[in-house]
Amino acid sequence: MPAASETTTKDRILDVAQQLVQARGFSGFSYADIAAKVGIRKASIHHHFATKGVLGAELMARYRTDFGRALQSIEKSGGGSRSKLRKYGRLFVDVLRDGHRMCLCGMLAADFDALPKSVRTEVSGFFDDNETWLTRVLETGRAEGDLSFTGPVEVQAQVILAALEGAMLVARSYRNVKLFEAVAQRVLAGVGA
Amino acid sequence: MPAASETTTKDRILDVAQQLVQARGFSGFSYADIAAKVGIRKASIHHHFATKGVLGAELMARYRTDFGRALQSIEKSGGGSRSKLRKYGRLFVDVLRDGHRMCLCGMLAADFDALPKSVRTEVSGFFDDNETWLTRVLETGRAEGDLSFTGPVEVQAQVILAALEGAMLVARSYRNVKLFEAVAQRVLAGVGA
DNA sequence: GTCTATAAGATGATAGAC
DNA sequence: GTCTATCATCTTATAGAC
Repeated sequence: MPAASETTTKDRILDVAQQLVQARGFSGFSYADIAAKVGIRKASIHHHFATKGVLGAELMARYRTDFGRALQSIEKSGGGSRSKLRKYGRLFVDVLRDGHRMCLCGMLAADFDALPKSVRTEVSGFFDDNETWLTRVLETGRAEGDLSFTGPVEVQAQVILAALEGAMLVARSYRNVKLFEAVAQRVLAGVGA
Repeated sequence: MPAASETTTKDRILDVAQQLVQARGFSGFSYADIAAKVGIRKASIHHHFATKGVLGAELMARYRTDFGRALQSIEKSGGGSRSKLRKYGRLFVDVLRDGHRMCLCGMLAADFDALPKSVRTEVSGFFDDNETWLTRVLETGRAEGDLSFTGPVEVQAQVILAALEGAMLVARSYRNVKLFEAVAQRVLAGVGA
């Protein structure tokens, strides 16, 4: 098990592939693109990821793991439910700020019909993870009086997730991070955060 | 000028191309795909649309026109601001219901970095159209006491647009129209509709 | 306006040497 | 683990006959 700071070729491939997917979609990049940016040959990428489907699935799996860790970190950071939701929102802005990229999962959700089945599973799984986490935070927040909203918690969670993904989509086409921030702030204000 | 019911080859190409983009993204389909579905040869498509960029731009231009007409129709249909917003939401559900397609513009917004400039312009233009229309409805609705919400009207308009686009994205990956409907209803309820 | 034929390059993927 | 070489296929696009 390599140290966290160590960067293997496999990781560098995933890093480059992820940026390409987030910018151009699953059908919008090729092994040649990755090879050029990493500084290796196409065949070497196939050594690490036999097919594009495998690459996509491992990409999403890593993203889910990383995102899960980020959510855990928010959990442990203390602070109330409002603070947690605001930190959750920051997870999305950070991606948008760094090169106007789309959320990896949001991008692959758009490409859903063009994805291998193994990648599709990871995409729905990511959304599940987010809805589960948001539902828990919203539930706790309401119980403790920190948050207030009407209707089922699950729907509120879906509203927040959908609004953030959609705001990334729209803001990206304007290259306007402020638009995202305004939408995120307004949506979170809607539950009292 | 052909009658509305008449279907030219050019229109049939656009129809098929639109469905393909909405399902697989701009990089996820080819002239060969269109040719097979329309029942003509690739060269014939190039006769009508010299390049894929031209096809994309004309596709979005038609979509904007059609959508604009739909918004005008809502305008003329009478009813209050609440009713108008609900009809606006129905525009999106209908697309999702018909083959779990993504909004053409939302899909192209995801593909933004892979688009020719002429298509990009149309994408931002579509979002402009929507925000302008929503802003007007929200403003009128608030003035007449039909709707109520806090903060700038433009931000509310962006929230609604973002939430609907994002809800399509998420719902599509679950093949779950009800998820979209729940989110749409909740978001519109947030402004009193 | 549609066709056949063809081009030039990209694409995902494999075989086998080092 | 990375490379060269190669493959079959697909991609966008053009030329020119009908």
